Amino acid sequence: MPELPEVETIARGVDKRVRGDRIVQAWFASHPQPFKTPPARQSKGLAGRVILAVHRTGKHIVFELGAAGGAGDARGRKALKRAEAKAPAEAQWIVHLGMTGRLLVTTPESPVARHTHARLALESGRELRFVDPRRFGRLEFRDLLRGAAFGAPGAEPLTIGAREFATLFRGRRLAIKAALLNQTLLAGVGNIYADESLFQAGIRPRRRANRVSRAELERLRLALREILTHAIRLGGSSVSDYVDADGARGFFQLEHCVYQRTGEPCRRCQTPIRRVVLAGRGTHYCPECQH
DNA sequence: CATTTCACCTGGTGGC
DNA sequence: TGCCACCAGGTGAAAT
Repeated sequence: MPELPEVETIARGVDKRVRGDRIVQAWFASHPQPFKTPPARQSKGLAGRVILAVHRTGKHIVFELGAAGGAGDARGRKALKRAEAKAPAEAQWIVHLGMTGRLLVTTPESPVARHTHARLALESGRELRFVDPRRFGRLEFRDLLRGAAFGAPGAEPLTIGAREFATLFRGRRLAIKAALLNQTLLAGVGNIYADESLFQAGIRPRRRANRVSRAELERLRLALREILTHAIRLGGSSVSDYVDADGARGFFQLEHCVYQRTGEPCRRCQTPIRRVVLAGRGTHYCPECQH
């Protein structure tokens, strides 16, 4: 399940591969999911555009796109890389991977995987593909000349300050873990990193958000920042079959303290890790270390 | 409005 | 071996 570190890893990998390339043609499947923008409008909007940059916002991957020039544009990819900083984006393609979504950069001849919902033919001769068995992902196209740029509703956990972080939870009576998962408050935290950061901060997932002290919230903010940063460095957590744009697995799953360690000894105190269901999700914590 | 529940999907697992 | 119930969880709509 891609969360912030996995999405960041994928966005960096895709950026490295396709920045400066041009979308020659785009094909989309015909079923309604996973398209936030109708597929016909997406393929029309993407065709001919240069990819200026690819980056992450929350759990979304955002492709910044230039004007739809013809194939006759003589500028090479290197020149476009240099021009990127100056050229304002005129459109965006926004990819949310949901639970099982993958972005692949392949050759056109490479066999098309089952559940491939989008194929973008690039001028370099390669192909960018979106594969998502469960179709929980979302693909959206935005024309910035006619509408607003994409912005994640929630704050970025890597850069949010202490005061703003504390404000997010003020007056909220829901469980602190449910609040962490709410993307309109914080953008990018999912089930794995919610459980791991609550463990590191020593806070029980079921505690009501407004009953968590200021000092504990600050521990939580720092734990989140540290864990997310560390996970990005390790290429994310590979649970089930997650891989990055290179097909490489991440390594942070080896450092999980509680997530999917039900019954196993706590790394800090040896007490068996407990599992409960909270907000409809498997939730893991140490009854000894978290209060 | 705040909060909770559930539907959306498919693949993998475990029981029989 | 085959069949089926069940689980996984990000998101957004519907219900409370």
